[in-house]
Amino acid sequence: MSKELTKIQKKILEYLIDQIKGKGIPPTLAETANHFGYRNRATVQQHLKAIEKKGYIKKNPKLSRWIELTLEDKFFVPRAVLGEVAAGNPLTIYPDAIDTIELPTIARMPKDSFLLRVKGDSLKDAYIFNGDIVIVNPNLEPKNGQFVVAILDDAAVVKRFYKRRSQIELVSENPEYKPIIIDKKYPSFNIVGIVVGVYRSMEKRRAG
Amino acid sequence: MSKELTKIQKKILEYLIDQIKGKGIPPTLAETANHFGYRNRATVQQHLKAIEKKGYIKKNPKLSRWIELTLEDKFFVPRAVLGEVAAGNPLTIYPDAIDTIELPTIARMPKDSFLLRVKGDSLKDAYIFNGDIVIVNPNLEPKNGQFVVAILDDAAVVKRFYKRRSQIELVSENPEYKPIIIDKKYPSFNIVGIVVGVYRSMEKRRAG
DNA sequence: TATTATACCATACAAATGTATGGTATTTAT
DNA sequence: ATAAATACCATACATTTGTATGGTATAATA
Repeated sequence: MSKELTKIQKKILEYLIDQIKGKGIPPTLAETANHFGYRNRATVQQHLKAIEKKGYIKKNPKLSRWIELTLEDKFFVPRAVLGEVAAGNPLTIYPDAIDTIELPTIARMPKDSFLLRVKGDSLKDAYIFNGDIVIVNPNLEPKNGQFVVAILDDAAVVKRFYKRRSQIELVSENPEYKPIIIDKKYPSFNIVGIVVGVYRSMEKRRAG
Repeated sequence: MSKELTKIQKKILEYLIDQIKGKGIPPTLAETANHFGYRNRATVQQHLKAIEKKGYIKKNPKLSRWIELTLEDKFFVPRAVLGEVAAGNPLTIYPDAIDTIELPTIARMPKDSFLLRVKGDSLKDAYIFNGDIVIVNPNLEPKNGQFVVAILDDAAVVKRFYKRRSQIELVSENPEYKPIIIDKKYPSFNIVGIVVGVYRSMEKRRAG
């Protein structure tokens, strides 16, 4: 039997992976059917059966939401990288994904959070290096001392956030860069989100 | 109304958090009842109702496994750190947890994987620093070039894994340390697991 | 041509799941 | 002392969910 998945089966498997790895919870037949516009759960059911037969998933019978992925190699899930950020030399954020990285299954993305790749060594004093992926959560209020991604004049920076009495300071880790004081000069100033973590894949060696 | 949870409610909420954050999937009423030895789902149901009334969770009605945590501050979940590892200066692995760190919700642990804290700067050439948490997956076969945690004479090391024709080499990132050649001299040699990722919390600043 | 796999639909059914309601006993306020 | 909250139990019921079965249509294959 061919182990190849058909186009639709592949789409469904991708949806499963996306839900399980991204949301952390496998979808029900009804949810999957709804997502693909099927009027009937049985359609999904049969696709899952086919996918299971080809060895890509395993289902615990009779239990809801218990699809398991059996892809030993699939410990990494493709995720869109939305842009690049740096401190010191701000770069523009791109509207669409600039790249896709393989995020490991350990890294579950909180709702609405996204990934940015760090470019350059200007954050090296914060132990963040060229190529590292920062996970940005836009749903959290920044607290003093936390790293934030902020927009200044259509460019993105990663800096530490400090709210003072009358102003906001964005402090660079590298003492060569002086703190940015946010006042009326920056009408377009915007906090994109806070950096909740740094992930570095151990797969490939990066250039020092 | 008091927002305080009772002992049992607290235990149930802890179970919910543990399941949602650790396993990635909220339990059903039946599962929860079974876990606490209740003969009846209604008992759990009423506890959840009380917990929801106090504002700690939110439930999407009629849907299975849809308990949501509403604790804005609870974006970090305690996780046991099983030991400390270093390259160059091997340290013993402790049988029990030596510490607990606050792992963010973005980091979902794969089944059976565990955390080790890196001690010392001997891995700094691999951009892993003192205090970083490495996530170790014991269920993967090491491939050449990957970082592995290995046991040598009851001590743990983190090194790159290379399988040669007749032997296994454990290579240090720091050229000062020569590769360890695994042969009959190491009867207790054992690969604990491979390092699937490095996580560094951005909450606190570490000493350089 | 005949056969098989694919991709949908509809219907039916058992088990799982969430929910509602009522009951008992104990503890904790008022 | 009375009322309210807590902590369980049991039963009943509507949906949800997974599963089984049969049907139609199309494309790929032998």
